[in-house]
Parts: sequence; C-alpha cells; structure tokens
Amino acid sequence: MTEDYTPFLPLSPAALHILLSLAGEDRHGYGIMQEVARQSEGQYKLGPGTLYDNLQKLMTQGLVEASPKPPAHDDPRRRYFRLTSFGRGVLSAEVARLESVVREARVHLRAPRRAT
Amino acid sequence: MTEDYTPFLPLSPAALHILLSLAGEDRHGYGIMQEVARQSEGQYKLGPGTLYDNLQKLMTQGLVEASPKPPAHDDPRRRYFRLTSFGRGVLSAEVARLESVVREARVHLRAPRRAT
DNA sequence: GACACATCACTCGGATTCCGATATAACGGA
DNA sequence: TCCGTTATATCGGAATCCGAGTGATGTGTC
Repeated sequence: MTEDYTPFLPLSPAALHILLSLAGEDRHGYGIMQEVARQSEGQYKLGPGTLYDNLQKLMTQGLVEASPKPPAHDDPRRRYFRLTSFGRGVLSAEVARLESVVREARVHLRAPRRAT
Repeated sequence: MTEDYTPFLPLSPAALHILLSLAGEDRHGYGIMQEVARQSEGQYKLGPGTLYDNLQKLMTQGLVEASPKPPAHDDPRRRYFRLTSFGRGVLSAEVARLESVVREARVHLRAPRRAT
C-alpha cells in the first residue's frame, strides 16, 4: 500500500466526477452522466464528448475497466464500466488532497459554513 | 448576496490553487508558484505557462485584479495580484461544492476518517 | 571582481482536453 | 404508429495546459 498516485493527481473535475459516480456501483455511460448531474445537484453536467474522452483515458491508465453486464438488465445497448482497485486508490488520494485544500481554504475564508 | 457563481464552476485545479494562494494575502507571480507548491506539499507545481494563462483569464473574469505594490518591498520587478471580493465569492462557492464532493466520496469510499 | 544560483516576469507553440453538435438506433408508452 | 427518452459514439474547433526558453536583476561566495 501507500502507492504513489501523485502522477495521476490532480484529477480534472470531469475525471473526478466520473470516478466518484463509479465508486458506488458499476454504471453505463448514460448512467454516469445522470449520476454526475444528480450528485452535483445539476450544477455540473457532463457532455458525451467529455465523458468518452475521459473514459478512454481512464481505461488506458487502468483506473476504470469494462464490466460484465449485470444479469438483472437486458437492454443490450448498455456498456458498463467499473472502478478498478487502483482507480479507487487514486480517487482516495485525490479526495484526501481535496480535504487538505478545503481545510486550507477554510482558514483563509473563515467560512461560517454548516451542513445543510 | 446569494449571487450565481455557477457559470464559473467548477474551477480547474490550477485556477483553484491560484485563487486559494491569493486568499491569504496579495502575491506576485513567482510567489504564487511557491505558495501553491507549499500548500500542496510539493505535490502540485504550477509552471509559468499555466500560471499566466490562468491569471489572464481570472483578471478578465474579474476574480483577480492588479494590486498596488506593498510599501514594504522595493523589488521593482514584482507585480502583485489580489483576489477581488467577487473572486472570493467564487472561491467560497467552489469550496462549498468540493465539500459536498468530499462528503459524497467518503460515503462510497468508507475512508478511514481522521482529522489531523 | 567574478561566478553561480535564485528570484522574477513573461512568451511561445505543440499537445492535450473540453464539450456541444451531430449521427444512429433501440426502447417504451400513448 | 409515433414520439420522446434512453443509449452509444464521433467529430472538430475552441480552450487550456504546461514545459522550454528568454532575459534580466538580486544575492551570496570565493
């Protein structure tokens, strides 16, 4: 453990959201778009260009891989993707990095922010 | 207040770090590079190309502006930049957004939380 | 004084990434 | 049957990234 994920960091917003949407469960492309929009409450929407560019790159890097179709679904069009354990490590590292950014920002912004 | 910052979000990692480095105090270009490296503990280094491209854009958008030279320094080469109050608002909004991303990620990653 | 290295600003241009428009087609319900 | 939604995917111009390079001044050391 304690692998060096730094060459993959920081993740672009698009890559971060894609990985995050796959952290919970395997999804197909269209589902990723919907999940990203949902998680960000509609603030951030992924177009197909950004999605497939990123998916391509993430697969090449070994952060994401093709997933066998879950038996529960029959729609033959869907192509599923899953987070590899390496991808999960990168995502964790990025989240840890972001936590420190947020912490730093709080100090300087004095944000009186509370959870909703 | 409650302005709509969403057209500026999400910030690229570079823009985020530049704004954050200016949140504490006004800085000159070289100082921004050093501060970004320091805040990220050397994990993220900004090259001059990325820095000036971003600074240019941030000034055009009104998030950053030129700052009068602080009297304490004489080095005539330095050009100082400061965060506008609008820029501060955008940074706050982005940080709030990132907090929700981090929260979401923790749920799915089951991160062994532990503040410092 | 001379040499080296750090500080400081900034440009350039190739590579990469973004991202909406577009194409294609199967699905599901009225 | 018709139509909106689901679904995958490409294309290409625009935007962005980002290191290499240029040039100059400050600072420390032999």
